[in-house]
Amino acid sequence: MVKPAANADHGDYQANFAMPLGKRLGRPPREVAAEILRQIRMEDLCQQVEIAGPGFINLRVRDDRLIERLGAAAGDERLGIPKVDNPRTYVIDYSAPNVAKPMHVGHIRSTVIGDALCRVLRLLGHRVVSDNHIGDWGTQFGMIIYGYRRFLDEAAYRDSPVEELARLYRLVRQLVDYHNGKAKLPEMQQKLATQESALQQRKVEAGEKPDKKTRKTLRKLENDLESARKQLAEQQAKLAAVDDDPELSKLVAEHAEISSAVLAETAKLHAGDEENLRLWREFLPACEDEINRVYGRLGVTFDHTLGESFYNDRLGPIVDDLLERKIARESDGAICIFFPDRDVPMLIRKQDGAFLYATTDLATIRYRQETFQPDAILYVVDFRQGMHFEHLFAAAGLIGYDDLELRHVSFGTVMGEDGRPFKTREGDTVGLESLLNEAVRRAGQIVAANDDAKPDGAELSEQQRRQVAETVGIGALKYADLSQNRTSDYKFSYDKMLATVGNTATYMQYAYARVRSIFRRGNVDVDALRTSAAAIVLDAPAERALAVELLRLSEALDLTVADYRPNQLTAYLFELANRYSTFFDQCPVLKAETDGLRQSRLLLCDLTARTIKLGLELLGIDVVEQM
RNA sequence: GCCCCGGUAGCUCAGGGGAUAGAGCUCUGGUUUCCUAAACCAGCGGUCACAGGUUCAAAUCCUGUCCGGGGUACCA
Repeated sequence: MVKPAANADHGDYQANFAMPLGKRLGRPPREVAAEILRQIRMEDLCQQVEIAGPGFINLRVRDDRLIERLGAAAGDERLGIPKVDNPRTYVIDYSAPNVAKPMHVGHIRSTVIGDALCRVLRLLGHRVVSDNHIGDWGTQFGMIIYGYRRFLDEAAYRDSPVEELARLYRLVRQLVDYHNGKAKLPEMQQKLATQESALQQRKVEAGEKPDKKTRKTLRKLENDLESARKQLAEQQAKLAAVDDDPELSKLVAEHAEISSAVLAETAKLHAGDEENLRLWREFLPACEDEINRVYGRLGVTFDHTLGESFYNDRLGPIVDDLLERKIARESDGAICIFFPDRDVPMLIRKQDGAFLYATTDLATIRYRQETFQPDAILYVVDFRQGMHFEHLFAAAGLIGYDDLELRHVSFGTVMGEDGRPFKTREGDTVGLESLLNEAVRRAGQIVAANDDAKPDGAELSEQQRRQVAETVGIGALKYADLSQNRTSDYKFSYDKMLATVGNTATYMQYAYARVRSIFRRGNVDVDALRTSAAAIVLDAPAERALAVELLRLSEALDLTVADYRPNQLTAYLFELANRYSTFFDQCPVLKAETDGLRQSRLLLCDLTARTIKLGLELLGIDVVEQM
């Protein structure tokens, strides 16, 4: 109804509803606007109210009300952010890595976005249950078990179990991929040949002058053919790489049946085989240590980590229950849930009796419903799983979870700077930790360069520099992700995320450090300042602009939560930091003309610092006192 | 084939019925005896893919077309 003015000339806020209202009432919009203003009497809140153009209502907030609100925020831990009237219970499902594999770039978005949403919802007064639905029960453990039995380096395992297990996983994975790839090769070649002849035939049929529709079909066939060729070439290159490696090719030959053997190990585990279960229990803590180390560094925590294995016992019963209630039925030997308005069913038990992730997800909804009684469950998962969630939510509807908001908070793919999915030059996925290390390394260079260039000489010790670099590097990585609309794909670029200018964590952290620097230099007692009830003065345009923005934090948080988009919060923080920079440039603080003005400006500085700190904290990003 | 998402400045992206479409980067110019110049200020840069439609008003909603990405029952 009322939103920030698009243009500063129009005041602080504007309301546009007089125009559609006028249309509906059949009265001139300007007249309606005047009537609205007569009725709601804005004089208490606004110093200037005007009707502009066809019927825009432009509002300028009274300075005394701004000052009053700033004073209240200064004395409040929460900076004046109200709690919601009707708190809800949210279960937020995010991160969810496969624990046997190292975390990679694909886990950043889910982890970082989910964590930020938890923090914001909590601050607003909601009850939030964060749950890391890890993959701890899948084929990857069959691979590790297989590798453990045949390729274990005992000394390495004693020394560093996590690394050794990761090595085993990668090795077995490589062998499995080789055999599967080799097996698929004839099929791929066959398909390619079919496509080629189909294209030729269509070309002949089309004749000299194909119509538009035919041209389109031909182009599509050509594209498909091209990508099939590419896929085949890639596959062949991968196989050749193994063949050319004498050690690997030897292993490949020795383990011809590895694919089925791995599946057998997995099946034994799921069936409760004692030895495999023992190994699984032995491996799991090491795997969890590994991901927890990354979470520790990212500053991400979970209330619960209930992975796939937790739901193992609940899968059979839920399928039986759905069969009994006629929600699911058998089809081609599999158990499916069919939907009236969709042609594709959701499978919940395979022909061979194994369960699928749809099964686990249904069991998970039931468990969460029984345990937490949530009002909403948010799944922070990438957009490619959209159809899975449509199915899952539709199934939940059939089962009867009517008062439960189920929401796929989807996000796009992380791309490399070439615009293709982010990979190393060799085509491997990039480990999350190496990303963190590289971001921190580059941050270290920036921090050192800045510190060296300070007019009065460097201020930071080596240790401080390292800490600052860690905070700046990881903050940059997170912020780059959060500042983009989650639904779009995003290009991963160290240079962009660590830029000292523009909408980055670094810029925000710098703005914060500059404020803190003022307080250090002026020997200001912050606690005394906050309780001093010093009057805030908003005479300079830069002061007033900053003040208005400071009071918009709560608005920004509401926007963030409305569609679960953290970029609403980063946009706010960037605007705030900008206005602060302008203020900092134009309004001397420590050397203000009068003591009263100095106190007033110190309060504005303090509020800015606290707002930036809180805002970044809600995004899971730390600040530093000096940089 | 069908379904979902996208196409906005040279680049990276916001905005998703409301006033003259914004920001950052890049480029050009300016600002420092003064609290962190990692700053600030100003300027250059647009057929919001295309064509229709709805509306007082469309980048935004609807339909169609083109281009790109993703998905499409026994992986997750």
